[in-house]
Amino acid sequence: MRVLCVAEKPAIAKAVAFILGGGRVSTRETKVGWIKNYDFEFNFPQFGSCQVTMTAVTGHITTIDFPENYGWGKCEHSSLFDAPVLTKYTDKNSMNIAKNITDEASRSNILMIWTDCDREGEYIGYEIMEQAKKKNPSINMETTQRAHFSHLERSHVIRAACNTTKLDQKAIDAVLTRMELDLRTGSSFTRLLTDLFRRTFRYDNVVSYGGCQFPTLGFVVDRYKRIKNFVPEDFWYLNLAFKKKNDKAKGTTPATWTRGHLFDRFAALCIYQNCIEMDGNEATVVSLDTKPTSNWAPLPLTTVEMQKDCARFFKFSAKQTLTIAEKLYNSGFISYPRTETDRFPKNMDLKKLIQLQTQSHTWGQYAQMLLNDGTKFRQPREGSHDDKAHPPIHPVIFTSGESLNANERKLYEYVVRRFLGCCSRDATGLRTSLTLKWGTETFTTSGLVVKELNYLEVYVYNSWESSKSKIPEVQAGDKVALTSAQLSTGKTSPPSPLTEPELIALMDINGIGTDATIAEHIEKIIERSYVTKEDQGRGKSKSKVLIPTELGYALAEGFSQIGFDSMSLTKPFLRRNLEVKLKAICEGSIHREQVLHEIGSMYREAFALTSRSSRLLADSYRTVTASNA
DNA sequence: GCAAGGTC
Repeated sequence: MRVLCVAEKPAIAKAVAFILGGGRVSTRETKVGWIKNYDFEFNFPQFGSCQVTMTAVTGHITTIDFPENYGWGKCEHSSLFDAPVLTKYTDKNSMNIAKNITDEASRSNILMIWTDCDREGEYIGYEIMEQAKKKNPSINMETTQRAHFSHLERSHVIRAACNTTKLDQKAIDAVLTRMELDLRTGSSFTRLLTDLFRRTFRYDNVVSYGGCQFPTLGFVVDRYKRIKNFVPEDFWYLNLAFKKKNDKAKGTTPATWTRGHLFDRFAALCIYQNCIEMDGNEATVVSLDTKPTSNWAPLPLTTVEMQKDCARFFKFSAKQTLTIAEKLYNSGFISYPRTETDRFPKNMDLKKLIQLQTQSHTWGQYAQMLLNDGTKFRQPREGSHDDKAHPPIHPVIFTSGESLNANERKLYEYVVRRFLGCCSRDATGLRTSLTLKWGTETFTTSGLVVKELNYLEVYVYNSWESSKSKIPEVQAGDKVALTSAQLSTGKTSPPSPLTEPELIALMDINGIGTDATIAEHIEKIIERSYVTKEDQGRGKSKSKVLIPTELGYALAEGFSQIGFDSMSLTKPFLRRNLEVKLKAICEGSIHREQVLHEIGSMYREAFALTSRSSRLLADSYRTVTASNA
């Protein structure tokens, strides 16, 4: 028997081939430089001893598009909702990748799919099957084998090879649905908007709509509007500072009002005067509690967390972070950088990975200490996300970094420190909370004493320090002397403009884009001139913030004026709804035709309304540009 | 000249 195995990316093909082949693997070149065919023998319990060829694709081989006669300018925009769609190769390389599969499959008895175990992976498996069956009539949905694996630990991979199933038609249907809806809605609205802005304003660039682009823009505009419409309000609050009675030592301890602040000056004044009359410059200790507290070690690293952290710590853009991480992955230094999983597989050998890091001059000692002192290592906390395709991001081999540039070194070091931090115990401390009563009011203050740094010794990006002001040694019932008791005033301040890590978090929570695409959507709305990145603050607190342009603002405002009922194109609701429906397709509770019909007709209506109300969009742009002129 | 999703 001859078996053809196909993975989603070359690195997986290579790793799986060497595991299954037990090291006895011969390598053949293909027409596409980065893809190799690996030949070896393996004894599958299902098929007996087999000649195996393992190869790979690089993601999707094909994409969908409209036929020639539905090109831009050749048809009514609205006809794209019913136009036929055809499948085509994504590019020249994918044609050769497809040919490699067709050729290899023609000489094989069995096709075995080793793509990632997620929705897109299932669909890529289907694409591979479509190429494989071209010259091998025995290959079809029934005969194609599907291996399930989520990481490259040896026994896990062998188990996957021995326990194959069929491809999951439901997951394939879900992806088909997503692709078709994205194509129809994206193309129709993009052509409508672009033509409108060209006609009306001689605006020469593309004005695109995308189910992910618009909600992303919406988040930026939302924040901008909250700032623009912000009206500061005055507030009043009481604050105290106190010391132990007869305490000769210098220094006092501040305490804050449990009511926070009041917006009514008169009420605050009454309370203040009342307290002075009742208790003067003396307050009573209600309680004093000291409890152990801890500062948790980080969770195993996901793509989104890495992007948020690198924006905060190193001021990298999300795109930049992913690009650098890919480079480190392709050089073999870190594991696959696109993952949603924040829990390590149970049987993964973490100590082996820590061992590799003991060579470092900077964190090597810490790594060694984790291994030597049995009380210091701990199995990492488990987050609640598992994409079933990739483990959390972790260092794979040690490098002292001389082959890396400055940014690559920073990211590698971060991945290592994060990993070592994950495998470390939480930091511990003692939190003392003191409650005071002054007149009718209560005030609190708390202090922290850090006991053990643990993970913080290696995860230097977080800080957790003992409080500067000490809590005096008093007991419940004691009277303390107030060194000041003031009625103070302040103003509420506007929210600050959206930063990239905040935007990433919003997209992540609302299901806009994926670990692999969030950064691209942000780049895209910048490229389209819907938003710009601007510097804010200076020195250490310097950061980049996202501000809508006139165009971006006008689009969001215009669309909200059109007033679709129950849905707005610039809100995340629609995309989230689509995700819910796709999941339902995967679970078999709804059919793909029904989702296409339901969501398709929603968009069709929204399109018709937008088409009729396109004057509102134009007016919105005119208003914004005029008011800023 | 259009989308979003994979990956190099």
